[in-house]
Amino acid sequence: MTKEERVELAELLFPNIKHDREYYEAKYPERDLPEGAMVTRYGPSPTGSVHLGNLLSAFADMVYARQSNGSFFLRIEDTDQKRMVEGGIENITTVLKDFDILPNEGYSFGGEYGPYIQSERTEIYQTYIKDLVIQGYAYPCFMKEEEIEAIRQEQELNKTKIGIYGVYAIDRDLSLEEVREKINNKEEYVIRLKSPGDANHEIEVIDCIKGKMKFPEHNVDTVLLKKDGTPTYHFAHAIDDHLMHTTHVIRGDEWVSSLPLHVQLFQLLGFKPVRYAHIAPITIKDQETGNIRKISKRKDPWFGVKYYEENGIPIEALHLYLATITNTNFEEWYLNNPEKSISEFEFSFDKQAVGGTSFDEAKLVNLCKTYFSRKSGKEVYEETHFWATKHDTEYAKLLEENKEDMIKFFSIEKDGPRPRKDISKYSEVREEFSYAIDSLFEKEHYAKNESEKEYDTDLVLDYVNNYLDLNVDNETWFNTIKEFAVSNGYAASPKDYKNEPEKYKGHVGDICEAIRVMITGRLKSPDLFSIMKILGKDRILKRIEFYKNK
RNA sequence: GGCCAGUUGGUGAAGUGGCUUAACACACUGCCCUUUCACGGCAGCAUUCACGGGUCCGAAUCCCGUACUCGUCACCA
Repeated sequence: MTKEERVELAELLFPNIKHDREYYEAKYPERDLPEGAMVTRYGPSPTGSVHLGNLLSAFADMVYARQSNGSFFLRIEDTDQKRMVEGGIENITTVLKDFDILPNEGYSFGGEYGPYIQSERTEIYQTYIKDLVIQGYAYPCFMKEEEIEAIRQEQELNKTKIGIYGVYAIDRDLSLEEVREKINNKEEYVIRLKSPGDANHEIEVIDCIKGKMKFPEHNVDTVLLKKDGTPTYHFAHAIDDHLMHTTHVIRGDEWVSSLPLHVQLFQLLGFKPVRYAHIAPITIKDQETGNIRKISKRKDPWFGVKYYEENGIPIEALHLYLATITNTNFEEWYLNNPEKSISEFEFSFDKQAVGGTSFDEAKLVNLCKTYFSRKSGKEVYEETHFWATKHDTEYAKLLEENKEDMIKFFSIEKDGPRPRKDISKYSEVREEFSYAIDSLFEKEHYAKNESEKEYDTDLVLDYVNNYLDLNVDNETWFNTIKEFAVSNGYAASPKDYKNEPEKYKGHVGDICEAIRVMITGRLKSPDLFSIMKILGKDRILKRIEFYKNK
């Protein structure tokens, strides 16, 4: 086809496209950003719920843009109307907000480079593809599904490369007249790339994370515009990231195999190439098979984003975990800089794992425990209450009714440099502090007394009634209980008892254990005297009576 | 099957030719501290980096082959 014929063909194909490329190039000028600023984007398709992997890539987009004073935008990739899910778009924005991974630009966040939703950009895509047709790099293809399937089977049989290319691209050289006739006959068509590539040539792509990679040149006539006039991912990626001036495309590494196509597309369209950073997927070692596999929503509950919300995993702790898998040196840095925030760490693609990143639940839990241990009693109260208002309204109410006490309980052993680490989720607080609220203690916890042993209630009653003074300091208290222990035939310290076990009935720790079990229903608890102080004598006695009569 | 990448203790991993008789963290075990648990401290936990060859004075690190695993080969993203 001559250039004139191609212009005619383009007009036949896209009679309604009035603008040309220059119009859009002018409309979306180069961004005015400082040297080295990264422009990143998160491009989810609203086809289902968000998962950990999505969060990870959005997190990376955010930190790289933020630390370089660039821009991080949200673009909704909804070109596949068939797979659209009701409420999918809204879900994406709420999740980003809930998890505090906020774009500073994009769909529902504003910005100068919109629309940030692909279904509203059809005219733009068609403008560029019209130009490609004129240049001879794209053509209409009328092949039927069955024809393509037959070719694929033949290729499989012959063990040749699969796809529409070379001799298989039968509509490549249709004449203008043939196209006109097919269109008049209402035959449906797609627009394919007329790939100029040669698979015997090698191209080199440098990925920010994976480094230098070599591929055979792309030579397949990939579909660019679908039958319904919407673009495929590949074409939309090229147009959008060019027009929105993305500098770094950070995405899952399921995309590396289409890199040769994307590189070729940018070349053919005359766009300045973008940099790519392909993130390894989050994987897990399957317990049954022992194989590494991609995490799945069905088998791995923590893969779905709901899990974090429902179980009450603090957002900040999750950010910490995302940061540790984003950069391998983050964990150690944070350990050495516990008072610093994530935004002070400098992320770098060099420190990003090339292979699959395995999910380590124990590590997440530990991060959460550390997070809670650093929060004050008041903060623990407020955050837990906030979580409970959404997921456990009964408990939320109880917290409110016992606010003063609860803050005191949450504050036990928080002053020193070695805070306790016994909570990892908001959902655990109710059970962990079940002894703190009378009604809960009586109803839920007392029934499942942890200890098998029977304790001497008379001894404990004698102690509480005649010796316990709640107005002294911890050291004085401990001295009196030691005295009490000795006068009742118990050793004053476990050491004494260890040395001469035959001399004693037990040691002071045994008495503490008896008290602990009676007033908290469990064998372990934070500092016993602190708990007793908050409860007060009346409640202590009431609980001992409970224990006695159970 | 083609193409691409990966494979280091129980787990997550550091490591880019000599500083590695393999960091750090989590888990586990023992001891210490201690009224319990936790916290904290100390110690132990891969003589070896999937396997086989090669290059080199020297290899977890470079090259080749094998095995296994991930991803991809759609008018899905």
